[in-house]
Amino acid sequence: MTVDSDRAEDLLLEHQLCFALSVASRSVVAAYKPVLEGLGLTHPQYLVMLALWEQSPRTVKELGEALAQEPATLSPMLKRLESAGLVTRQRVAGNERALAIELTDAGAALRERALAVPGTMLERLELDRGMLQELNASMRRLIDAAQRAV
Amino acid sequence: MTVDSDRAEDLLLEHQLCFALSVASRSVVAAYKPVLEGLGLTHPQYLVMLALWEQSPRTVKELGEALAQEPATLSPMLKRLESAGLVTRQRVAGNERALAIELTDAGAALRERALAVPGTMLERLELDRGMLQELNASMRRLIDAAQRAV
DNA sequence: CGCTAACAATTAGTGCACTAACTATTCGGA
DNA sequence: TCCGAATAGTTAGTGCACTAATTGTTAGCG
Repeated sequence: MTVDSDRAEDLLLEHQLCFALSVASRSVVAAYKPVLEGLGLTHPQYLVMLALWEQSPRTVKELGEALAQEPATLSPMLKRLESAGLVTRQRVAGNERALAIELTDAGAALRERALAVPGTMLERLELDRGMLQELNASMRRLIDAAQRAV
Repeated sequence: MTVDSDRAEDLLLEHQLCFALSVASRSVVAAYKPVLEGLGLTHPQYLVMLALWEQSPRTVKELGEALAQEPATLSPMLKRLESAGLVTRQRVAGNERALAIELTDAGAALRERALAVPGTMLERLELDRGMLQELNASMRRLIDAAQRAV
């Protein structure tokens, strides 16, 4: 087999990691959707709430670093979460540039209902905790390499 | 350790497969971006072209099945590819409902330049073919489970 | 034959994600 | 002290992705 035919094989859609990865991401997010609808959250909003349940308040910049998201992406999302009554948005005293995003009581309370989500999803995705950790580790290695590549 | 504290740990952002998967997908797509810019393609457009390089013409429905995408997502994308001169959009003779998407000469020719992409990306992502196949297999299992879940 | 259901694609509307440009604030050195 | 660079968020613009509603076509059945 020649090098050229190897490279031709490489172009098959089914051989593309980027394709499998994109479809997996979309499919997993779609599988979360019915579960998160019960909480009134989209998947990206759920991730923001997870970050805030770990630490609140946090600035937009800090959230962006935790979530690997641009401030420009978070800005409108946080306004929607504010409209939903889950967070407040207030300038940081002593640094009027920064915006502190803080859980409201309702936002903090939502965590109780979210506690069931990971278990439900593990079951729906037919994963045990071991497979979860393995996949997570693979993804982190890939993220590191991909971010070095940019 | 109680069950409750287990469930609390489960809510940590860093333990979420869905988070790692989303970030990995976005990061890998971002790593493709500078490479695909040379071809004048976005990443989703690149996937459409891969599908068409394997078989052309194909209907919108067939492309949707191959790419796991909704026709409503493909419709505007295909118009952009038509504007770029890479594909044609013509109703299927004998079935005026279906739209045949076919590579133009320029679209077919672009494949030659795309042949280098997979190798370049493997290198940039620091992967060998073995790791690629393993990750691909993991993603496919996950996709199957996630799509069953919906 | 004609009517209805199914089918294929498009449109409308919402939300994410990214880049680039812009505003407001703060910091730091001449 | 003041002025320019750096910082933090927002806005504008493009493209994806999804759901629901719509348009036009085909098929099948009574």
